Amino acid sequence: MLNDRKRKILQIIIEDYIETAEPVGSRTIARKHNLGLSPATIRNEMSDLELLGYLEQPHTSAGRVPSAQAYRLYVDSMVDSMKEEPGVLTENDRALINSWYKERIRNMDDIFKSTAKILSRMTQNVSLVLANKKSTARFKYLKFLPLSDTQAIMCIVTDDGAMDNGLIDIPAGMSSAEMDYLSGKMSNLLEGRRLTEITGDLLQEVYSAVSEDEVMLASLKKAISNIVAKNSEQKVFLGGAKQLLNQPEFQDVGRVKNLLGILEEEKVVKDILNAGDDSGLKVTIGSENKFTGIKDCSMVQATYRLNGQIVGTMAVLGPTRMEYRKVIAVMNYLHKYLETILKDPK
Amino acid sequence: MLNDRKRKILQIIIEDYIETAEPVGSRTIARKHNLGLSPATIRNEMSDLELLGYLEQPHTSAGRVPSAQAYRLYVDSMVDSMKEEPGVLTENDRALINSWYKERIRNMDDIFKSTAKILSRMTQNVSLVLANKKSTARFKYLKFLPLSDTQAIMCIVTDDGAMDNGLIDIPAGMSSAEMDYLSGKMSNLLEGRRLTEITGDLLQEVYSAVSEDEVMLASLKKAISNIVAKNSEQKVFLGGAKQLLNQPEFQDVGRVKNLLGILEEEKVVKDILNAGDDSGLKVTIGSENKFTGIKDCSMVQATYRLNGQIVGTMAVLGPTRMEYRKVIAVMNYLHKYLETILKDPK
DNA sequence: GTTAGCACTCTGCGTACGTGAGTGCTAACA
DNA sequence: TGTTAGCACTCACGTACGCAGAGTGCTAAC
Repeated sequence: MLNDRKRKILQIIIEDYIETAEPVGSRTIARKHNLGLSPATIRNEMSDLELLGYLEQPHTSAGRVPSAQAYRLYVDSMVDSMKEEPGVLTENDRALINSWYKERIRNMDDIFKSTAKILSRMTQNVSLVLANKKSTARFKYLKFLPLSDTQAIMCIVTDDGAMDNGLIDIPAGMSSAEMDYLSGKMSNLLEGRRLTEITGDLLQEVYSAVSEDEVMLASLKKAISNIVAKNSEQKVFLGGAKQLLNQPEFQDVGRVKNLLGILEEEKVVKDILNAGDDSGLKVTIGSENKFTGIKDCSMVQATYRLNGQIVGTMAVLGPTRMEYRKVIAVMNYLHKYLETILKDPK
Repeated sequence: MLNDRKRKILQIIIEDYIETAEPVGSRTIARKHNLGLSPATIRNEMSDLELLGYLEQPHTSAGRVPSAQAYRLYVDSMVDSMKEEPGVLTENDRALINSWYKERIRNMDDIFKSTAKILSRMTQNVSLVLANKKSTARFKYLKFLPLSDTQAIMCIVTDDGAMDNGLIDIPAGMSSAEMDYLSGKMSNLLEGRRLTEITGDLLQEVYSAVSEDEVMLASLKKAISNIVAKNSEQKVFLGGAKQLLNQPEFQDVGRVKNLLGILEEEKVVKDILNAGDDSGLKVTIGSENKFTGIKDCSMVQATYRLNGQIVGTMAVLGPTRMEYRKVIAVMNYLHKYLETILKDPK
């Protein structure tokens, strides 16, 4: 549809605009790039490109600015070309990322925190990281650890090697042996179930088979539903709201306020991140976005998985004038890095 | 030092300025408040107040603005008068707070999250909440829960009824009975110790008394130090960065960036919050602040305790032109509320 | 198809100027 | 002696104007 020259000129405009945030004029192009074309010729081409919907003019006698359609074309062809020759991260950048990750990862949360931080630092934009909790884990066994005469800790171990616990009330004076008997029986009956299946009803059934104490049953129910709720919850990590303010499009306080408002609503952020399908990398440009507050932004998003399971999503959110190349490169790199770490979290 | 009339005028200026964010002129005062004084008289008084250091003029022929010294006087006398007649929260406000807290508190973190949210919403400023982890808990016993042939979960129960766990490596084929024996022995030897005391050396000693497996010892050491680290860590919750942008003094993007930068550095925030002594409510005005980035801000801060122990700190950070009365009232209320909740978290 | 030339448009910036709010000072008044 | 009216003065702010610079579209020539 576009001949090579138009393509080339469009690319120059996009990249120049991404760099300077100023409308690009024909003179500038002629001067900066040695195309062997005069400004007038370039002007004609630009006029065509505008007609075709790839460029926009803020006002007569200003340079031109890429439209969402232009970014779309740009990103698509870039993603294509990246399939052969993926990242373009400098050695320096990689080293930086590696060292940031090394900093402190004591637990999962730290990994996600670091990811959010790195993502925003490297791209100069806001980063969002969503961590899915594994709700697919299966019950392995449970155990009671005595605490006092009337209280104990219930531990649930799942087949993925994780455990969780909650406080429960026990009948006064229950012996340690009794507890072990109880937990053993219950474990047998519940083994292999998904955590989410262990609702009040099932638990009641299982429990009734071994005991009749109502108080303990009630507190067991509560503790388990707490654990299930906690484990099926998604967690959001944000990074680099500050970076936004470095972008010229966010010099307007109103716009910042708008975006910050969205980012502070955890629920909205989750919705946004969950909306991405699971097909690897996804770039959403401007009004392609379904969420009202970010229709003037672009988002690059990727899901990461572990053994085929989606474990979470990470995204970079910024002005449509975004350094797509860099963002995508960083994302690709982090993506691989993360999947490696997640496979073997030490 | 100040006669009643000066006091009165100063108070009017402060409150007017807090409300409007505009320098206050003598005419305005005469018009708005029925003092029975002409603008000229008020002018003379204001001139005196400026000489005394309570007022400042952005430029000749502008109204006057309260100095930090003025806020200090204002806040001090307000805090004094509040001792007799504490809160001035409307019924509405209280209901709002209560309902927000009811929303969802499944665990401690939710409580702090809610607190941060409420604090910022009610005061239109940034809120900071610091949660101390109890590092004073004492070891009660530990237990191993088998997981696979070579791994187990180590559970540590402390005397405050909490528990924590970590993954450890065990010698292949270790029986459940052996594990119980081991954990029982170790529990006996460690009982009553503070968690922080259980360093590598002590652990080595205790462990050597019961077994010789080096692999297990190493992974035990690691797991325990992880737990100690996690439990002695302070956690920060922020709220309402967005609110800042509503304040006229933060229409300047540079200033916002500055403050956001500080808030994003978790370590700095912790330092700031930890710097407050533990004497209940504390108001720091402008340059009284020791941290460079917030010298043009004010902070109202309160520590909350449980059984005499400091459990955390909450604070509201905003421009020196802050609604101190409201902020302090909200803080007082939350303070009580929190201590009640913490005493009986259900 | 490409280019030089030219008239035109729009923004941004500096200057000038009037207005309004506020001050300080002085002199008169109670 | 404290209070007030009056007045000249100052400063920020908004509006208007002119000018330079960047960019465009169009036309005519190469």
